[in-house]
Amino acid sequence: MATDLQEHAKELVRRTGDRVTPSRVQTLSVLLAEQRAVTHHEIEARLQGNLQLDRVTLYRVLEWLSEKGLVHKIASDDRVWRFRANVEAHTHQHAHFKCTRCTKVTCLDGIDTAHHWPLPAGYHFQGAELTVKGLCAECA
Amino acid sequence: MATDLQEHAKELVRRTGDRVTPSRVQTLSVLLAEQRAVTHHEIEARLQGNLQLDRVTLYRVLEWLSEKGLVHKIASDDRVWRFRANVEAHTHQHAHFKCTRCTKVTCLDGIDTAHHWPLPAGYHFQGAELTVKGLCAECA
DNA sequence: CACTAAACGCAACTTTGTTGCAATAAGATG
DNA sequence: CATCTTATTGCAACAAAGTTGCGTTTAGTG
Repeated sequence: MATDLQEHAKELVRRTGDRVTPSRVQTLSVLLAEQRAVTHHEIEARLQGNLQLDRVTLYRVLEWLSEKGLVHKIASDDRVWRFRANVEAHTHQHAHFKCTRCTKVTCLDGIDTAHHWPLPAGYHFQGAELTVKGLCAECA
Repeated sequence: MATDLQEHAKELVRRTGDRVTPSRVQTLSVLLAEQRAVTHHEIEARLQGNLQLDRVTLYRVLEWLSEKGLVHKIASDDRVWRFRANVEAHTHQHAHFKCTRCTKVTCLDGIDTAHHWPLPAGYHFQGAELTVKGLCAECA
């Protein structure tokens, strides 16, 4: 139920100790409802009707959600940030799949990017961004 | 010698069958001289003195070099494209390392991204972009 | 040397995201 | 529940990266 998600989102926002605002709750709610990484635009579209919030506010809310660890910010090759709600036991250390036809981004939980890649001597590992590209099941 | 590089660049451009213009030769020349992936701005800076070319032209030249396979276009998390000359036996199928301090990007030839990652059923692999992040030898 | 299509340069535009600041409202306090 | 404080929001303006349209220049051909 949509109400369930909103309650869940509200609770998560409350736990941060910061203010519980409609923008934050609704945005997180939208992200929790998705099973994939969505763009700023997609989020905006899904918010229509629930509440009208400024472009800038959405950017700031997403930044805040990211800082608080409630959401995961993903870089892509089209210069567009994508966001995904951090479901429990779903850390940053995983790869993503981007369909070259429908451009949808999903998580590849089977691949662990925390694995220590072979680096040249003297290099220090911090993390990795892996995006596998191809066609998803619907577009193949 | 710089002249050697320019001759090499000229030859590579000629082989494509398209026009051999100063913009193309000089730009490729700059990229051949680098051992790493450089941004549009870095290329512009290195061209100063040799020839003054328009921002747009540089974008178009880079796009062309990329189409012709002479150069490799790399996405990063700062929404800036980076380019690297395709040295022989240096295919697209490898990973990159980005230093989180000096932001320089180098190639990790030890990692082969052509490897077929475990994808969900029905998914079709086309390629992968892997960027490992951390500190390089100089910054560590 | 003349010709023609491919490249180029300029100006204007688009997309994605950021900054400054005044107005608003969440939540604490009395 | 009225008031107060300050975090959050909305608006406007800005910034960086990249693209598009179009008239001008030039590489390569005859």
